[in-house]
Amino acid sequence: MTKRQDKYQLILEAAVEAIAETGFYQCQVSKIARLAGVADGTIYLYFKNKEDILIRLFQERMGEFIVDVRDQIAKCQTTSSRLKAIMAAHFNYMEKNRSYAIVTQLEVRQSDSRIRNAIREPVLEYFRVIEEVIERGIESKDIANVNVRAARQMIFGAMDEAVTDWLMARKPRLLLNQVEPIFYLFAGALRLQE
Amino acid sequence: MTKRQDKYQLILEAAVEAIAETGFYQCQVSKIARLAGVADGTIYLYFKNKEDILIRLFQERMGEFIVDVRDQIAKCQTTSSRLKAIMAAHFNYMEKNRSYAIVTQLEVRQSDSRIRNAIREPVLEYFRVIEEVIERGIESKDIANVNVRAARQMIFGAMDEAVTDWLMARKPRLLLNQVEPIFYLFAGALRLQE
Amino acid sequence: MTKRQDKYQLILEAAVEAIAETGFYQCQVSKIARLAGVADGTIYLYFKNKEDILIRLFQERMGEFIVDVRDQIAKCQTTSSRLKAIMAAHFNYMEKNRSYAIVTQLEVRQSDSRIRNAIREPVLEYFRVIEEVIERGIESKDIANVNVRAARQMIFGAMDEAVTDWLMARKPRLLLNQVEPIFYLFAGALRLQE
Amino acid sequence: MTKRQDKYQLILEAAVEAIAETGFYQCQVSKIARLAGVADGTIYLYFKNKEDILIRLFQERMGEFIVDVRDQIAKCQTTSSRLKAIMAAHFNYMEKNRSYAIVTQLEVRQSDSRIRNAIREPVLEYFRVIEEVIERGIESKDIANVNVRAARQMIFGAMDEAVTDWLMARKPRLLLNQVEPIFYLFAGALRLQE
DNA sequence: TATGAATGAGACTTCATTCAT
DNA sequence: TATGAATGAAGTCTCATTCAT
Repeated sequence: MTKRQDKYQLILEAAVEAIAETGFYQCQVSKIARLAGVADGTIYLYFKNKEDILIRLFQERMGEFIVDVRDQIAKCQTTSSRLKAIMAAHFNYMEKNRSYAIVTQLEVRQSDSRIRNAIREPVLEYFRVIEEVIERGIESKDIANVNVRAARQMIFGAMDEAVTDWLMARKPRLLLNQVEPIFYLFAGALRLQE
Repeated sequence: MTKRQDKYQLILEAAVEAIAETGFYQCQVSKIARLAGVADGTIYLYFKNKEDILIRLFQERMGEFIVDVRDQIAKCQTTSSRLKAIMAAHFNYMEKNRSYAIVTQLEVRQSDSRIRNAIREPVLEYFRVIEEVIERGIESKDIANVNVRAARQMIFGAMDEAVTDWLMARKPRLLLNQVEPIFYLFAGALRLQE
Repeated sequence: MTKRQDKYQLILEAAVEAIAETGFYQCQVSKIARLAGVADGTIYLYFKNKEDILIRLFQERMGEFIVDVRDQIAKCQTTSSRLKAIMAAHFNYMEKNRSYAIVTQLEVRQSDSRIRNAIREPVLEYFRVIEEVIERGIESKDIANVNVRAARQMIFGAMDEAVTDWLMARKPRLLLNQVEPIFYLFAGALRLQE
Repeated sequence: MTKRQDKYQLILEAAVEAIAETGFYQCQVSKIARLAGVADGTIYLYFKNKEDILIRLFQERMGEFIVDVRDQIAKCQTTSSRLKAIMAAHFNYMEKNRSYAIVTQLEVRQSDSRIRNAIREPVLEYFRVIEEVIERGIESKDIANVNVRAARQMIFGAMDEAVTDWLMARKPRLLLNQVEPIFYLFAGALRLQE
């Protein structure tokens, strides 16, 4: 049972690396198998097919990330700290899981509708987390009465773009360093009251 | 000569539609050919290979878009109007070229490094356009002394995310309606002085 | 010892069902195992390989069928009753073992030569049983001096075809009802003297 | 157009040989391609998939055989000559198309239901041809009032069995030599009046 | 230039068989 | 004996690309 879990995770980890390196469609199942140290056929004992690997990978990782974000937010008392918590969690997770970050930035937006739909749910939940923080901030008058969707688009979009920039950067750079300058922008955008 | 140009554009237009519909890797060259009303082999008289179609498509469209943005900006006197000009041009172009918008959202983030690198240059140029507006605004004290990269990430990220949201929306919705609420956020973020 | 026999038969019975349902090549060893309620590996404690299952299945069932036919024939005094005994035994066996009937109709004619050759012997023995009855009938002048091989082909062919028809029939139908009309034909064909 | 037909037939002929040699499931598509002297992929320009080859092969050949039988029968004035015409056509066709004969004996009885159903229609039509001759014979009192289905089963079954025997025979033998002895049996079975 | 039939490398996936437990 | 997870060879089919016309 635990052994089964182990091998499942092993394959998932190999998949992140392999897909990050070559992209989902470019990456052969046999490459994932090799990286995981299992036979090609073994993959199919744990996953329905190649697509299923990407979907389950995303759902699993995104799920655990959302749990983490929610945890961090729960510890905060102010809208300002909640926003920073989201940013820190987001950048932290990506920085610690660079390959996963690549997969996220690159492959989530693949157009194959089966994949996109399966992936959509956890992303929408993340959006809801962000929007909840905004709405709560508006209610408590910590922030101005901004358009919630636009604000969420800005917050997620900015973080997402920061991650992409960081991944594409030739010189290694610390993603977490971006928290402060971006937060400064968010604070102004939302007319945040300290 | 013009005829050659015509067919080249014909194929490019077919490619946008085909790729938007199924994604680059899912989309067969023969599908593009069918949509363009030419034989499969004809494609190879105008393009080196399948990858080349995507790259040239992106460079061409992004190039003409940047010319347009620069034009719009040149007509503006204030930082505020310049920002609005970017937003209007961005949303306008996407709204008028929905299929291209899809391709953009999906394929800019190619993990295939050959494609990504070829695509990068025009994107970086667009980034420079945005950053120039920000820098000019800082110099003229229209906006606060913000971190330019962070500001550009926010601006591009927010617009990009707005486009993605719009594409994913089940109910049709007007993208241009997003200009005002998002501009309100940008204004605050940059501490814009009217 | 008996337990070994039990499991051996268990697997054979599962194999008939599984093969009848999907055909030999279509049918996975694991399906037979599941139907038999044993592990995949267990099959290989009793059979050399997948082919071996089919061969042994056929030899076993055909063997017990031939013993039965010979028994029935031994009880008969006339050529006419002997022919009817063959027909009754044949139709009876098939009717009582529908799945085996399917396997027989399908797999006797395997083009895989290893399987075909292994299966051939018991079939040839059945042919000999039929031919003996014919020869004995000719000797005793019960029937005309027909070409023995042709007569056997007709007898076996007609019964075989009746079984196939019965298997393919959409409406369930009683195979044994065919004994009389077919026997009437055989009687004429062989110029049978009561 | 004619060239297309040519390659289609070429592949079909290669398929008969290949399938006859190894059986449908044993036979790789690449073997058919090699025998036809085309690339593997070419097969799929003419056939939907491997199954489709078998189905189309059978329908095509069986169709042309039935046309031939009907032609032969049309030339006959008596039931007796019609029966002989069927036998001659059947044995002749098989003798001239030994590989196809093998495929027929093997694959008509496929348990794969998609194949079986696709193949069924032309076989049923052949049955109808035989039954029509019997019915006409009964009407004209050329033959006794036999059970039509049983008679058809006997006729087809006997011929079918003769073909199988001939295919399995170690020593080459002339199939057409069987016409007379088998016809003698049919004549008796049906109480045929000259 | 234009065509589109043909190519064939290579991908995903299946499944008979093995072997450590 | 029995298990069933793991193996990996092998098969079907796809599709970017070519080339004779």
